[in-house]
Amino acid sequence: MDVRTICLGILTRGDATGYEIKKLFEDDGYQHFVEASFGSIYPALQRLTEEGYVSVRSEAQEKRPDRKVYSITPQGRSQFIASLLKPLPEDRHRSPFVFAMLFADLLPQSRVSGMVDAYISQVEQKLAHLNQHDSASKPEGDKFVSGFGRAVYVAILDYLRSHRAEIETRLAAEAAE
Amino acid sequence: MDVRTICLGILTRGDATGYEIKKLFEDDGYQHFVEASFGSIYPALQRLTEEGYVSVRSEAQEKRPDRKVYSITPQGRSQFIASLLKPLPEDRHRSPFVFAMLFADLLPQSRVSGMVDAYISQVEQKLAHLNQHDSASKPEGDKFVSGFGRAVYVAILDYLRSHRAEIETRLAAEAAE
DNA sequence: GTTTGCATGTAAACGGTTACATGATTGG
DNA sequence: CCAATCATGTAACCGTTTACATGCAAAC
Repeated sequence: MDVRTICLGILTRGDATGYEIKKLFEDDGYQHFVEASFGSIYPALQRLTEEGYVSVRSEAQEKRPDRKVYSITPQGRSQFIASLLKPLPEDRHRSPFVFAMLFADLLPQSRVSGMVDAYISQVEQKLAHLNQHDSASKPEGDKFVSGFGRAVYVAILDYLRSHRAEIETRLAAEAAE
Repeated sequence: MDVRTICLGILTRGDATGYEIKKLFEDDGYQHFVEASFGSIYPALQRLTEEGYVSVRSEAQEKRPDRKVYSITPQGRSQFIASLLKPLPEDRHRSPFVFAMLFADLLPQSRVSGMVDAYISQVEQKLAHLNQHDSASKPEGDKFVSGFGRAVYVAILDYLRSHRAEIETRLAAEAAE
């Protein structure tokens, strides 16, 4: 899912500025599955406007750049739905942590433990974040996705806590340094 | 983790050609967390050679391009380890499926069911793949990672099977088409 | 007879991030 | 006083994918 499509999706939930779209990615629990930078959001919104999938109204502000509030158009909405009707691209996960774990035997034990600790607390944080922003009032999809995230994070924590020893307990890790 | 680093990592396990490295990504259970195309592997290997992190020997073949077998050098090895010692970039997951689920209420129920079915069988396949390529003989890291993958996939399947109704049961989905 | 496997590589296109430019206001 | 929030945008760069080019051998 490219930034264009993600922007359209967010705009189906209501009007927003580029700045707000970025915030939604970070704060509202979407952040676990999508993210994007200003450098990609603003141009995407411009192109979507040119193509007629969104419309803009400028709200003048004193001592700040004008707020440009974007709304999805009917064409944008059906374009968005169409994109959900055609075959979805596959998931891609890139986990430097998991990759590193493959080579645990090349690293000092302390480094491996450090990585596992860091990863656990990262996941704990994400889980906490998910629990804070409760989606009870939001569309069914949001609840489902939020539950999905929770299930995955809990599984990861369980696994790491009960299996970390296997990768930390080793005799000699001469390799590094 | 960029393709360069991934190549180095694979070469710590033994010599390989560009072609074989690609195969390893696909077949050997690494595939769940990393992948790369020829278009990135071959140039990466060339650059690593220039920089002295790997060495090549050409094995002539009849009626085929020469096999170029790459080996990691001592410098490559310590470079690789160094890259695992510095702070790891965060994981990134992009899941078009999960994204689509956020907007289940805009889609016909049949499409949502179809997506869930497709996703479930995709995950089932990955799980089966993981179970086939058993890593019993491989380094501890491989077993750990393989267990990690299994844990995540199982959690996903459990969640989808027990919660799919929440997103499929709805009265009226006029939106689409 | 067509697909799959072996085997290497290049070039263009793509999608995205990072850094830069600008600048007032509010909260700690 | 400094950091964060609000607010938009551009340009250079980067890593990767996709498509192309080449071509035989074996399996189905």
